[in-house]
Amino acid sequence: MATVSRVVNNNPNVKPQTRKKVFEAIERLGYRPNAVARGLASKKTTTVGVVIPDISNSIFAEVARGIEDIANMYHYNIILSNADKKKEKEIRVINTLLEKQVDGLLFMGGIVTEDHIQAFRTSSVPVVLCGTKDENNTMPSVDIDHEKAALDAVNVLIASGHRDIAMISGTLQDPANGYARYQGYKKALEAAGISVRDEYVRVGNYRYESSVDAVKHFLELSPRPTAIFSATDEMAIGAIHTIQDNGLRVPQDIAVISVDNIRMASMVRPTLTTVAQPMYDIGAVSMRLLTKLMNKESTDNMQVILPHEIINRQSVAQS
Amino acid sequence: MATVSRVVNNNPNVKPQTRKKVFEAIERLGYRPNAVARGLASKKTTTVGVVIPDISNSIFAEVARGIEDIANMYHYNIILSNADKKKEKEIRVINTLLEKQVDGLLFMGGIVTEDHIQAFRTSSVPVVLCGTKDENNTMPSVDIDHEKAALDAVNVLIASGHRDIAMISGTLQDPANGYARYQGYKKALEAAGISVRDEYVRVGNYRYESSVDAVKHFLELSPRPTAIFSATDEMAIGAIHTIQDNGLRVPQDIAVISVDNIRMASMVRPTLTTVAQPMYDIGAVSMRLLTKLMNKESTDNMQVILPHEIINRQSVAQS
DNA sequence: CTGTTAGCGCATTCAC
DNA sequence: GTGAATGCGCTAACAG
Repeated sequence: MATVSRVVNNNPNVKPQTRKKVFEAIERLGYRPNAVARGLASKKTTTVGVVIPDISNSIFAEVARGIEDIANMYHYNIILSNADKKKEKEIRVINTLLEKQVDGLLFMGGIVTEDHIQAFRTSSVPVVLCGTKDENNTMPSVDIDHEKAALDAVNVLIASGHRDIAMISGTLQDPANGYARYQGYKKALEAAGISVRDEYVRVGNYRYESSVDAVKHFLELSPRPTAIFSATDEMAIGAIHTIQDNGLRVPQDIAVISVDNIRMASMVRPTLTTVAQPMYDIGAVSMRLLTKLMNKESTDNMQVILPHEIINRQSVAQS
Repeated sequence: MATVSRVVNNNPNVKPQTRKKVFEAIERLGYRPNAVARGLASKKTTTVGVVIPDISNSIFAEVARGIEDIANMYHYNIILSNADKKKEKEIRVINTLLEKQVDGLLFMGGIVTEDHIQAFRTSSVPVVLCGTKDENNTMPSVDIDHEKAALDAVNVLIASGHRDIAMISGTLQDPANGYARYQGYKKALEAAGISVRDEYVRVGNYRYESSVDAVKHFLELSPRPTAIFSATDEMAIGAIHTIQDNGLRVPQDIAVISVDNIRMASMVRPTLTTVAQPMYDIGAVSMRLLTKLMNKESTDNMQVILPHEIINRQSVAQS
């Protein structure tokens, strides 16, 4: 019994002969170890919980793939739960995952409140925030610098001569995608001595459809913006099409830039100039960080900021 | 101890007073039931395993969302594992999931071989195939009729006057997306008295990039096809752009139709005419079927075929 | 190196 | 209705 356990767990204290005999018996009897019993006895489930806003959103799906690949590499499985950025559902999901005795938790979502942190604390397993972070930076997290990414994007526009630059923002309640990217936009303009005009900013919901109204609004303005910075690629693509559907050209009449670099960005015409967010890496690195935490390995850097990168394509004219 | 168990499990044989007292104690002590111990004792984990080719592929991600929503509704959690359509990895993943004592298994993948079925049989938990099926239809499954979907798509082309119809196929080794859709193409042509020409068929790998070469090949043919049927939307979008990049127009010079209806289909210009495959429903229905199987409820129909639907957009001229 | 023992935290008998 | 006892299948000391 114990010897079998040793063999199955690769414990070196077994004579090669007996090891072989055990393997044969396992084969012959079709024995399959019961991971639940093992989990109960060892207090390790080799399973991590992943709270995700929406797996059908390609951005999160890409992150999830990074998570799963690294999890798999370290022999963890992941329990995936959609929470739609609803705080109540997020808390509920966290508790369920904790009941299932996951060895660690990966949280991607919008806002990380005190209540979230409270829920995390009721358990002793490590938690890593993935593509987001908490206000006071008290928790381990992996993300990009959204503000800087937005600032860089707008600077691309400024560098190619634009001064009438509009923005399609995400909700300003969201500290990462929403507020931080808006701040980046503002700071870029201010640094260039361009005043920020309220009518040049419209709030969307990150999705394609939501940029249609924003662009229609911009087209009626005078002076009409010569460039649009969109907080997400999806809204940027919606913007490009709306501009085209109104008889104007991208980038000749209006340039468009955004942040994300989803697959679709290289599939539209014109292809979309954007600031790439390393989605896969955000997932992979946060899972890797979680494995370290679960192993109680020391880690120097608990708040990882991954680099972003400007991808020059066709929706902004090269200067 | 036993009473607490009854309360937590909603067993009616508890006096309301004691129930209340137990709940208070739970609250006060911050007691959290251990689902692993419960799983060991009850032989139920309220967890189902999901084998998926690639969660970062939007088609599968959409199916996964359907699965998770219904799973959540029935208080199941899902363990998600990518297997990249690699048979060896699929089998390995199935076994890991079974070790974790999942109550059921959802399998989406390419080919379901005897070895897969063998792996399923080593456990007694129910399995549902999701977006695929086995050759002999011996296993519960939920899918669309890929051949009919392809046939309907090609008939749209024929109905609008096309006779020189090329196809960008997926790999013919894949019985569902690949072979079945190719069969549909052939049958549609044959039914219309159009002969199938080998040089009108090119095999891609389902992805955007792979259709570029195919289209270039078609453009050099004489007679040049006036329409292209693509096995997937992604390849169709690649086709549209390649056609446009070569100075031709869609649909005026070459019409394009495909099967899937991914989000992107309505985001390209021209928007893509395609046969919609109900991704979300495939996931939802297969999860629902699995819950029935796990509860040993009787189910009339073990091989569900969901309807597909032609979505007329702009990449085929309306006749 | 290998076998024996005692839990892990629950659900599930079975008595009361 | 409620409490006490047993075991789910395994790991982790502990002897030998």
